[in-house]
Amino acid sequence: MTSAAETRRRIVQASIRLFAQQGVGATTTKHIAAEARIAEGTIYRHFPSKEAMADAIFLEHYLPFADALQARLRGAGTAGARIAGLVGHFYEAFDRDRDLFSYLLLGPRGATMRLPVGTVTPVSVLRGVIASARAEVGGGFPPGDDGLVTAIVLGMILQPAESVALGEEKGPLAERAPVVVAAIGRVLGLDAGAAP
Amino acid sequence: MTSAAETRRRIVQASIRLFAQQGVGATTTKHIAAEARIAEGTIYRHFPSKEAMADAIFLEHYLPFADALQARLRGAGTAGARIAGLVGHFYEAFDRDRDLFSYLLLGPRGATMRLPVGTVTPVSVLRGVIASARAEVGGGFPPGDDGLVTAIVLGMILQPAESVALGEEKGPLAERAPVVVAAIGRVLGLDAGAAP
DNA sequence: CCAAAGTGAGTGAACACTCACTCATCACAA
DNA sequence: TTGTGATGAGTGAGTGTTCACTCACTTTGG
Repeated sequence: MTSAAETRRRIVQASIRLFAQQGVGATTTKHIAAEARIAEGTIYRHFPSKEAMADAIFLEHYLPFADALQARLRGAGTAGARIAGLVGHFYEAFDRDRDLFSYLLLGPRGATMRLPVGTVTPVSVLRGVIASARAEVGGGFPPGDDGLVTAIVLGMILQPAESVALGEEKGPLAERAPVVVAAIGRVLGLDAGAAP
Repeated sequence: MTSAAETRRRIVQASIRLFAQQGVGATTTKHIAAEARIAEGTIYRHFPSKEAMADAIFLEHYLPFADALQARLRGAGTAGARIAGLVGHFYEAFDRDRDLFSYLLLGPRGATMRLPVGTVTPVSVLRGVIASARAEVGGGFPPGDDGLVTAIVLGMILQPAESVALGEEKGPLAERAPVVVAAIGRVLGLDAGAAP
């Protein structure tokens, strides 16, 4: 009934919840063990250390998330469709598992962790979408480098998620996606030629 | 040469830097003492505990920041002017002291700390600006509640700061303010009647 | 039957915090 | 001026606690 893989899954799930809610540093191995209903020593049958576990859990979810995001955007022909697909992917992930989303995208690990250059991440996918939008629309695109515009749009997407995560707004977040997508469209000037 | 007030100032300054860069939990009293060049015990002549110190330092700077922000916006007649003043205030504060800005606005304390209802905070000021913009412009304002729009605009302001703080973008941030202000203007529809 | 998985008391290190002490500065009387 | 006692700031070794991690041992599944 309880296989090794199942035990590992329990540890990962408990860790994600605790890491998301109180941070890796403030989460104790004793607390993880209690939450996962295993002995403290069992953690070390599956991970060499707490920090290594935090890194492994992050990478096991962050990279597949970026890949799935990239795959979803392949069929989108216009910049508007890509933005809508991207926001939808983010917010569906949030609604599916808030703790995982918080740990991957709202916590400090994504910003801090060193990844090989060229690695596909959610942020690098967004950067590509922004660049393609700049190529697609002409003068409607805001001035300045793509890095700044990427940061602005990223903030537009993540801050509402943070707001819901903190309980200031009510979920599900996917319901809010159209408003966010429309706002991003205005920033990028996607509807410049469509207005009367 | 070294008064009690000066010692306290040194402790506060060292703590802000360390709290901003590694978080309160990961910062040790030993490290603070070394950075401030005082003995570890001296910390407790000025603060009852590390957590109380983190709270006190936060409040001593967060509330005055919100008050100064509010004062600055009093002279601004239009929603556009208020947005420009707000972003300018944020970004000048960032350029003046990155660590303090990170601790106050990018760290988890502002989101977590319980303040009396009705307290003026940077976020509550922004919410007021958003509400006044909704009243000023008509149908150009994005649909949905003010809470969501506030979160979107807050993200537009803070994420570029985070990006510079992480070294992904180069400072000073104030130079980027016009692009951010223009983008917020587009989201809120402030220039709806001004376009040709 | 045995290797892998699980256990939990045990361990050294690191932590926030304490306390007995020193020292500099003050007021003020001799 | 000089002696004296009071006061508050600063010190750093010491304290109890908690932490991540280990290990001798037991249990389990193929």
